[in-house]
Amino acid sequence: MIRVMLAEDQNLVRGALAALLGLEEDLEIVAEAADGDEAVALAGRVRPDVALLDIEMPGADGLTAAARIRAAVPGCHVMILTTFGRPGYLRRAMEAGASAFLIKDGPAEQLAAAIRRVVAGERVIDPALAAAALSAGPNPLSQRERDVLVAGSGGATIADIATRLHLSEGTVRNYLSSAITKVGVRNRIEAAQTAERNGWL
Amino acid sequence: MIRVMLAEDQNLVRGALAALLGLEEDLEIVAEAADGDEAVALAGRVRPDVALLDIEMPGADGLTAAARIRAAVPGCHVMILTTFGRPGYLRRAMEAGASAFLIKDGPAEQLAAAIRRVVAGERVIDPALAAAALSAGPNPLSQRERDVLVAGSGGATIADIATRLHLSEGTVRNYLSSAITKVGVRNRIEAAQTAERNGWL
DNA sequence: CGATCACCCTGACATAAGTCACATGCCCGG
DNA sequence: CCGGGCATGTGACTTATGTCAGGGTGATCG
Repeated sequence: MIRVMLAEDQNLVRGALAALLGLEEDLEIVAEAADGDEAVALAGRVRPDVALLDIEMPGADGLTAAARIRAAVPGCHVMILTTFGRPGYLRRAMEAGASAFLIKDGPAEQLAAAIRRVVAGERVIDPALAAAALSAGPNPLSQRERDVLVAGSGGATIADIATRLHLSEGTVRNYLSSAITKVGVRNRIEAAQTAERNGWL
Repeated sequence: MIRVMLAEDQNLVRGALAALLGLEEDLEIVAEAADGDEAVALAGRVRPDVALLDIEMPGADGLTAAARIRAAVPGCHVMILTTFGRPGYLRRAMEAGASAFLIKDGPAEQLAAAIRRVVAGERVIDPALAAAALSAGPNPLSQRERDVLVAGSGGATIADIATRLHLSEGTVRNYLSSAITKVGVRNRIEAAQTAERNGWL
């Protein structure tokens, strides 16, 4: 019997996934979490064979939770299940020690199969996604460039960003400018969006 | 036996929902669609008792599909199932003749119950959401104001928007300015985001 | 019929955003 | 221990945005 933990913030989707996996004879849902912190805590207590983590969750996101669970529960295989097949996400998932990276667009029939393969020691990654991650190259942005992009993504003005980050306005402008240049777009809005899309933030 | 059609673009979620509903004795999944257009076509052929539609789908979105299905299959109850409980979405769903508006955050156990209530002729809406939709008031933006906001949401410059909409740059600036004023924010980025959040686009 | 409103445009203006050149200091790898 | 990259800053500059004050049209409605 494979003992599975489920972490997904949308109740209905989580329940539906539990129903889907419950149909399999050799799988057992032993815990369900609604956010990253709860997932880490539960994994420590329940020690499941597999932790299936969504990325987009309140609190600690799935990637952070993955790293923590790997550190705290060595025998637990971590699988990432996400809506967005962003190259940067895949990269970070691998760095966090994940055994699988699945997107919610994928075929429902193969989820259980993926879990079994992971338990058998395999790694499960969509080949197309792996290629995209490799061809996209690593994150070109420096820490500070990422900071100003996220701080400004909500429509904040340069002055706002400078205040929030305790920087001078000129510095913020310079970071934004270099980020825009690196990403190869025309303004910070496009920069924030493409960076987001690639999982660079 | 209640005959249910499922429309949801994420394969895995759709399969999981099917598994969840398949556990109920009195429910039967008679069709599954991956986008709005397919949902309309299938509903016309299969004539289900209930159509469970996601909003965020490629092609025709769930709200558009809801209106079309209501027109083409009068006996079919349409239920909206969405990630985002945006007031404008709820309003549009009601105008499209939907019988229920559920968010994916909600409790999984109540989905089947909601379907039964809808078939019995009830309307199922989250009370908190209904209150929010009423207090938020109707969409304050004019058609053109919405147009410029969506055209500019990808980081496009004023000139880009003007070209795409066959308008003069000054006109675009004016629409953006009035949209910003109406929404009560400081720039078009915030305007686009809050409008999006409220389901005004 | 006249008021009102969405729609479209122009021109002028103030401010915000983005670019460039050039500093300083820190730390890390060759 | 020196070069290069990153973090941080300044000042000057160009361009993009947002605001204001107008002036036209056509449709709708009391």
